[in-house]
Amino acid sequence: MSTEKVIDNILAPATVETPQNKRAKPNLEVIAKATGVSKMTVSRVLRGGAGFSDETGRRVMEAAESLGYVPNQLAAAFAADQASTIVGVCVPELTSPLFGIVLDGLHRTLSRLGYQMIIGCNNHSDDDEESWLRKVLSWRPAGLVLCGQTHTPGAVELLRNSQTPVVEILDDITAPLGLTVGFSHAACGADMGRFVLGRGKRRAGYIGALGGADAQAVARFDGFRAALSQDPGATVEVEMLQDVPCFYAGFYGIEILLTRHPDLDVVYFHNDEMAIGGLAWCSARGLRVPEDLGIAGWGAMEAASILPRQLTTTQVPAAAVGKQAAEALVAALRGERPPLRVQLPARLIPGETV
Amino acid sequence: MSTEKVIDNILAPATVETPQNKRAKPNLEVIAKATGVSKMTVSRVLRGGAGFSDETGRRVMEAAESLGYVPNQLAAAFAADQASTIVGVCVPELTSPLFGIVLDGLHRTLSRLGYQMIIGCNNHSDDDEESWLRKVLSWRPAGLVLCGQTHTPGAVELLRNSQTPVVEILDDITAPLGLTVGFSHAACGADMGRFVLGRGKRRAGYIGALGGADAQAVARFDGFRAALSQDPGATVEVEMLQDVPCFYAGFYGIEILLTRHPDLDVVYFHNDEMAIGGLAWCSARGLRVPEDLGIAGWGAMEAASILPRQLTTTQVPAAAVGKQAAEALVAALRGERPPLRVQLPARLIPGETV
DNA sequence: TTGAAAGCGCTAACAT
DNA sequence: ATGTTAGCGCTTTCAA
Repeated sequence: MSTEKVIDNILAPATVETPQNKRAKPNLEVIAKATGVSKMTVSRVLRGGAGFSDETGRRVMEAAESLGYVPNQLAAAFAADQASTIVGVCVPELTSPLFGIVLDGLHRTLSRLGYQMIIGCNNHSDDDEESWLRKVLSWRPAGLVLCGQTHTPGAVELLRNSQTPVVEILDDITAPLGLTVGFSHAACGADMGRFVLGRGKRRAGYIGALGGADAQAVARFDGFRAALSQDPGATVEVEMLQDVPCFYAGFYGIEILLTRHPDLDVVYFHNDEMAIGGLAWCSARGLRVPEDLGIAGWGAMEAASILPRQLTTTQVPAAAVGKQAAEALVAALRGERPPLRVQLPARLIPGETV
Repeated sequence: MSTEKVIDNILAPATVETPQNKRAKPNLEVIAKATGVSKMTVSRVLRGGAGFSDETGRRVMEAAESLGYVPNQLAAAFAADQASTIVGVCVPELTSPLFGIVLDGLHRTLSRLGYQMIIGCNNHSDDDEESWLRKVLSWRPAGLVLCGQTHTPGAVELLRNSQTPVVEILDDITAPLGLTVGFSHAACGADMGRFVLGRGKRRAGYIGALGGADAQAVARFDGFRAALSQDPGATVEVEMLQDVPCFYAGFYGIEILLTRHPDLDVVYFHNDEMAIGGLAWCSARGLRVPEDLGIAGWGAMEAASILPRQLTTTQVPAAAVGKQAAEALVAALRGERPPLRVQLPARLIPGETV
């Protein structure tokens, strides 16, 4: 293909009506004429239903193939006035490995079952979720997957009016809009709180990110603090960073926190990335982990398990959440009755850093 | 909202026609009747065009708002027979941080400009890409973003027939289908090859993953090997793993390779995850890095820069690729003439491990 | 500034 | 097993 042709391909308005163009986008009628049957029969054949002879089926398929027919889902979904095969998925972050794993789990299952995924990212903002919702609902999706449990009133109303099935994932949803598949962040935090107490640590710190806008992370912290408050002598100091929860945030966050509170004996981090940053800082400063300072993360990044010193963290069932959310949604779409609420276990990994 | 109501919401077929249902999905006609104008005027107002009085505009907007109108893009895109505002994006992996960053870059720009993203994942398989393409083209997307430069003949034909603008990203595309935004993997490998030679390493190893199905990774290896072959005394031993390119693959891959070739003095890995796995193995075995063995990665994960010993690697412009690909695509859709080919720099990070 | 008519490509419902 | 009719909600085109 020459470069000129390529340029034309790119920039040619799709509305130009040339004869080749016509030939390039055959529709049911073209196939029908070519085969000598009606549009309806062609439709039946192409959708793989019944109601036609083998001979007809064969000839229609051949014609469709040779004409390079590509079905128009816009027209199909519109005409059927039924939900399309689009599933909308909105995650709070696209760059976090955790959500990548969830998306992968969703995608594997949904694509296998014939659905396409429209994705959105709301950067932990409920308002952004609502505007994304407004856009995606105009495509009349078959279903939706949302992260977390907080939504704007406007979003809830949109959802209710649209009657679109929803799965809320990755949290312990208390007031579900529909189906839920997740786990309890409060329990993750509480488990870690009890664990550090069990290790004899009572002067705890917590380093969060996103300025506390991540509701799930806040729930972990609340669980952690609640667990520590069971011990009258335990304290928790907090540092909430206005930053993304990355390695570097952990690295400088721990410096800030320890400058303010030099006597801490354990620090619980927003996630593993930040905890690993904290570990790196300790290593740079010659602090012994866990003797001088304990370090705990959350999320069980693969890296965390293979570092020289295995990180104390919580392993979350991200892939399973994606898979089961997709399965539950599709079951609902098919009129089956999936479990309304699936809670998966998050497992504390003792590791060697607390 | 009671639980029973929720269940009904989920499982009620969307086709049930109750009066409330009607009220719940108002269309242009309903708004027109409520406002005392024609559908056409409503359409003009809602699309924010011109051709109506301020008074009419105000009343239509109010009615749409109060009725909870959600436009039907299926009908709009179909009727206009113009490309929709959907952009299809296919990546080889969803769980890799690299592609998460690219998706984020694409998403930020595309959503800001009014487009929605349908994503797909082909697991490095051109055949999977083709079947995804078949699905997504049936939604008549405005444009497509594909990774890499190899496609099946069927995919190329689909693309050509559909006339859909395409951006190929993350590679140095030699026979572009349309626009390209990327960088040269061969150059990444060659730069690293020259760098290790410069450090006096001449007995090199390479550890790849996916059984060599990742064309970009293969290009890096080829570039690396070609650079080393400039030195008559240099050798390269290879281990291609049938596994995903993760920390653990690096950890056991280096053991396999060094068992076969104990005298290597540097190992270049498929990516940073694997290189960090290799570093962990060296640390576990007491090998000094880089004195006993050099370790080099690719991709510049954030983790790599903050490890106790900064990894020798290549920093790739993932976010910039996503952003510029989206911008170029949208420019083409608007009839502008974006640069056909954008090559971004990938920068070698010397680090401390070679 | 506004409206009426036609039709996008497909499918549901009802024929035969 | 196959065809006919009607219409999904919107936009384009043309008219007023």
